Amino acid sequence: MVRAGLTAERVVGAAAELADEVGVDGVTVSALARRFGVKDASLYSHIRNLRDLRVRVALRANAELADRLEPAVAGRAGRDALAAFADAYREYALAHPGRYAAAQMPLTAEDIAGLDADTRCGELVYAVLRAYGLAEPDLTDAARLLRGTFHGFVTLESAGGFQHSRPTGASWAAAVDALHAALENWPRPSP
Amino acid sequence: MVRAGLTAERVVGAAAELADEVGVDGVTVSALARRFGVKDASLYSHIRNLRDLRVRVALRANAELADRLEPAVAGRAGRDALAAFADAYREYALAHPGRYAAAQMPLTAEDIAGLDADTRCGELVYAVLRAYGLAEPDLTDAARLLRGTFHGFVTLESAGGFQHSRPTGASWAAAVDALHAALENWPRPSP
DNA sequence: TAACCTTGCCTAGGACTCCTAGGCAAATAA
DNA sequence: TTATTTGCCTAGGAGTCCTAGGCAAGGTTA
Repeated sequence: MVRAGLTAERVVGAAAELADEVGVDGVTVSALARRFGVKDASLYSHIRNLRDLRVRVALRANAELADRLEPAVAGRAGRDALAAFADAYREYALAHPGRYAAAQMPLTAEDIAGLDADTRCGELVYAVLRAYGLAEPDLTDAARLLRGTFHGFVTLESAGGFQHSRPTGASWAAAVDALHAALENWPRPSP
Repeated sequence: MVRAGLTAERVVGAAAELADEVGVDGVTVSALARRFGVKDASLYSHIRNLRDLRVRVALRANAELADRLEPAVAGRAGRDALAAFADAYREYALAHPGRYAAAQMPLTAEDIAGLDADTRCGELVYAVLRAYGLAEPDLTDAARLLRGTFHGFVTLESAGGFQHSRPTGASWAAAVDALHAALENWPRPSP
């Protein structure tokens, strides 16, 4: 019998593609096996179970996102850094909706185990905020504002939640401008 | 044989409670049947299928949310209205995570069919913005900013995405203040 | 080259879930 | 009381997750 040449890497890669096509919930052991022309049971040599498969997709997505955010922020500051970060973030989320959704999955300490993609994204937000001269606890509040706004906007946009005829890209640019304004006029400015 | 006294209303109500306890994905026909002490098949007299059940939970959640937002906004304007809307929104999302998640589900025109809860929430956002004196297209951009920020923040918070020791409630208040500042210093102010 | 071992993929099968078809009996209306 | 509706049932098919155990393709060593 001819082998399909499965590998943990290839399996997770196909799962990520599948997620972008049919959503995270559509990432199923059976569907993935069908895609490889293989029986369900064959995949269990490469993954522990369905959750494990999805966790690996989430970790890969987090790493991919961090890999796109890093160069966007590098060498920029203030509004430039904010806009570059925002656009890279949105582009990834819209281009890879399934992976992005997977990346939002709650992970345990076991799941992460040594990998740092999760914290990398978080640190990049703080890097973007550096030029605005905020101190704690405003820094944390501002970071949460940015994460919330970016995540919420792209989630609603991706799900088709914005019905108005206005192009969403224009609203995104306006949101970034508004966040910049909010950061510059931060309610309780640090000394 | 003693009947359980099922009704479409009761079934959807139990599904909503179940969603808050175990998440939307945990809302399953079997789980719901177990909760009523009834066989799976018995539920199909009251719902069409699993998707129909979840859609009904989503519609109910939307209506409940609108019912909480309306009195919060009534009789207030500007920052007061913004803060009241925001707090009511967050309280509902945190108190009813499963229903709130269900409410984000993409619905077809069939699903909505005459109900207006979906548009009610949207209109309330515009009501909140009224006092800021924005005109189109800034109005749409601002509405999308608010929706995105509120949704993103509570989603991340609810999923445990905010790890820092800083209380999330304080960050929420800061975010609302920052949005207020952004709306008052809107980048391209309307005439 | 021949024997060995690893491992990729298989078959078989159990448990759970969604859903349909058709039936009996409890609740309600005539 | 009889007739009708309807709430809940049993039976069963299909899809999915996952385990146990087996065979043979590939690479490794004698």
